[in-house]
Amino acid sequence: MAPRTRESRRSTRSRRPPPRGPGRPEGDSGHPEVRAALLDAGGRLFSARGYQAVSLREIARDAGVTPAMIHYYFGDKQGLYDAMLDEAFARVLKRVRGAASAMAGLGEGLGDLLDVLTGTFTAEPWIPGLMIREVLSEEGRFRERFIGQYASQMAALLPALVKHEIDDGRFRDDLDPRLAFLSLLGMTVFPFVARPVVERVLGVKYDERFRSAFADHTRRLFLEGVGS
Amino acid sequence: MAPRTRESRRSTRSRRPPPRGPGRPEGDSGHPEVRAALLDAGGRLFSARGYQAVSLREIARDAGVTPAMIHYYFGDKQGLYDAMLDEAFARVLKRVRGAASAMAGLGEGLGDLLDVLTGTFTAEPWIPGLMIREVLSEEGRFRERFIGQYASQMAALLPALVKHEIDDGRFRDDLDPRLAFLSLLGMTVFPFVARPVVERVLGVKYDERFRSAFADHTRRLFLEGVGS
DNA sequence: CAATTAACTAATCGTATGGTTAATTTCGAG
DNA sequence: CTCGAAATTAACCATACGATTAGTTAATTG
Repeated sequence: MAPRTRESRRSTRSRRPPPRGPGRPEGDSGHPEVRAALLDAGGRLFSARGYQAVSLREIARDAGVTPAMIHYYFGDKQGLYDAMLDEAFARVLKRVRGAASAMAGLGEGLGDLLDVLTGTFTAEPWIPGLMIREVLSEEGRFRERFIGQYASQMAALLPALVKHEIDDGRFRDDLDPRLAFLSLLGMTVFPFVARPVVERVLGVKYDERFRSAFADHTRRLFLEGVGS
Repeated sequence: MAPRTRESRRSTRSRRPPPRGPGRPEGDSGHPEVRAALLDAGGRLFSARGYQAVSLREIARDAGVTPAMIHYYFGDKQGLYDAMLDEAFARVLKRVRGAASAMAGLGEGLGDLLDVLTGTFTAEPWIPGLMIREVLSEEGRFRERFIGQYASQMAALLPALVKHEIDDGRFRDDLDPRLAFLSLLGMTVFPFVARPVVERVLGVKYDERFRSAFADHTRRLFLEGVGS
């Protein structure tokens, strides 16, 4: 993206080489573009290499601006990071919540939920890694916030759904709802986290055909595994 | 060589009454202990926070020595990191290979394999995170080496075992062996990666009772999920 | 028991990092 | 037209990092 058509054609006077000088740039719609470019660059770099491994200079260079712009728009590195995470999680949650709330029983709605999850992970492949790195890992910067904001509800809701199925006799009654929930999450998320290796070692391409087959496979494996 | 004459308890950290001066310390048992302490500290810190986020000073302080010792024993940061990874992977593989080679069929030997895996992850909780971070993730420093050294064999062996069970009619014949392998790996590893969050959100304690119950749960879930 | 080597600390060096400020240019409202 | 606010760069600062060296003490060796 970001084909700065407007900016690349400098007006007739004193054509400047690419290295710009100080001052507000020409063009009336410059404002939100730099901010967005920083968020995008930050998202890609942070998720690929981790918070500390990426320098402000690198992000700025990638976004085509000066490190001082990060200070201008986000205060500091952590501010950029937080803003980036907020944006990313909001995108994911928007998709997931729809399928989750429309799910009456786990047996019925599981297929839809898996379609949404695998679809999200296929469309934005860097998200699973970001989650693992920043939420689950020991020092994840987003951990506390994630637990307080989302995980608590999710962890209360899904095992309860499993328990409901058990009580109704559709799942085995010796099943531990929390373990079942963990297993489902693991078998769903892990293959996307392991994607870079799996693609090379198993020769699997993560296209739409795979996604669909995988979602179906996971649904069946889980439902038959827990069935009474 | 036997670098750990005395079972490597991580007590190296707690012994430091006097701020020592320069010079070789007394007692003949000093040699391999510092090296081991550095490897241990590096393992814990690197796996919790990532390569770049941990400073040599921090590792040295944790191990109770001076940063120069890292240079002395390992040359540089990358040298310590490589040595630590080698040691960690060797430990895991040593345990896993035994159970894997003694496994005739997947139905029979799966219980043992799961016991070994979950046992390893319980005994050294930082290993799963390290694997995820350094092997699976995009920037993983260990990725290429891991693929060439272990993953290729593993990825050829285990799906073949699944296929064998299918051919013998013990597993469903519409099962994709590679997907089954991925699912099994995911449901086994993920709960240990997510441990910090799971402990808080689900209130699960990762003790021996949990480990045993989880291994059993996983075995059943998988075997019934793939059963014909 | 001297000479050498092993194991260690203290001090330091150059560099890159996160963060800040002052200057500079343009926009937009009055 | 003017002037304040917005948006940007260049230059800078203090700090922490990885790495190295010089020096110190204990153990080993011949």
